[in-house]
Amino acid sequence: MGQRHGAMSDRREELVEATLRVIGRSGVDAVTHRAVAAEAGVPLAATTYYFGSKDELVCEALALVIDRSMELVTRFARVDGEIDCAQLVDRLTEFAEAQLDDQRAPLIAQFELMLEGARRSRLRPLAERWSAAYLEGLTALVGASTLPDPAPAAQLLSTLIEGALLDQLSLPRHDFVEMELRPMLTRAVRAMAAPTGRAAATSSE
Amino acid sequence: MGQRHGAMSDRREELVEATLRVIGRSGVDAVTHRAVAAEAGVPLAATTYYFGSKDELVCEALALVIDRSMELVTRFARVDGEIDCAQLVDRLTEFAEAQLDDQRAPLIAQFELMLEGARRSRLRPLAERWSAAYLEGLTALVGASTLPDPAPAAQLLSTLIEGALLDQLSLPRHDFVEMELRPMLTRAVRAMAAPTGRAAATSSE
DNA sequence: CTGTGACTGGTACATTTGTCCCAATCGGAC
DNA sequence: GTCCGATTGGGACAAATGTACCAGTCACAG
Repeated sequence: MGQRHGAMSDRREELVEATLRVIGRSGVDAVTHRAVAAEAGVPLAATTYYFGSKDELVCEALALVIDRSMELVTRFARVDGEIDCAQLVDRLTEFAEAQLDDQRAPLIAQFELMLEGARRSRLRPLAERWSAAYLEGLTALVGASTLPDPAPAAQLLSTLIEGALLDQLSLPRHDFVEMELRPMLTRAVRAMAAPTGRAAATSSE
Repeated sequence: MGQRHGAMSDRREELVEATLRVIGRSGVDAVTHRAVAAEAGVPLAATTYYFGSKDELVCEALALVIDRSMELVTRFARVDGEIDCAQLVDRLTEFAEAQLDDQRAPLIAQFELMLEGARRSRLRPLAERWSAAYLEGLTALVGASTLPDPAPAAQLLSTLIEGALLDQLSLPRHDFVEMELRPMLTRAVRAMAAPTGRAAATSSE
């Protein structure tokens, strides 16, 4: 027997991958049954055979993207012992770099997902899960460093990396990592490492 | 005579505004001649009369958005004399808050523009102009403060605000401004106000 | 007045889209 | 071998879409 298209199928996977490629190249609105089928090299009907609707296909593709992203976060959040600030900067830089290298498709898909999450309730849980995992991973990483107050520091660094990735995606620069990303992370980490005196503490906390 | 749809026309403007509303509510791919015409309350043909193509309409709407955004930046970058760190934080918070309040449409449109700029050469110059103005405005604002090294600080703060706005757009929280944004900006500014590695700073200039 | 040109509004049409249908094929159970 | 369900591949169809067309209106110049 076959496998009632429940989980694994070469064609199913291939279609999801093709969808991701289309999203990366031309955006979510360029995702059509025909475009995906052509990209995957399968007949048109395969898209409706394996997926009940276009929505299902897009959702599954985005789910795959965030799965991979979460896996990446987990991988970079794993450290041996304690690390110093320089090592933290290295780690963060590598982490951001890895997201850029992969090809831009997954990253573009992530941001498109965030924007879609702003309105489509169907994708909202996905966006939430990803955001939480992202922050959690970074918190763990920062927690392994010598920085005080890992939680707010992780949130700041997470937001910073997010913004930087979006910038680089939008207006790519060849020397972005070494000339912008690393200095910015260095600055942020080093500044936060300095004991700024608890007298003028923020109102929160 | 009329005005050869060159610059001003009630209907033209109304169509652009309607396009913005559609983008904010349902995304750029939801922009169709019919949707825009219905939103504006004008017959379908008006869209093709005033705009050569759908692309032209979308581009003009995005251009309007970034024009307003640049105006906002300029407004917030204008300060009287020198300001201290607390005032800088206030100013930055207000700036970010203003972008969120406006309705979400312009902000969504901005981010969609950035993603589109990642591939469509037609919109690239627009994205570049906006990015440059954004950074320039923040640099001026930071320059009016007591922070050392205004340029890199402005870049960091710009990236941080961008990421924070995207976060809040994607996963809105009711107490975002006071519970997340302000503490994060406070932290970033205070940390950067500290001397990079030397002894206690004379934070006046 | 008459005309002329911008503007309006309704509609038509070809293309693209999502989705559905059906005949052919393949691989294993009997 | 036969049979049966999963899969394939090609086409068909209605709806939505971008765009073009055209008859009518209105303001103003002559």
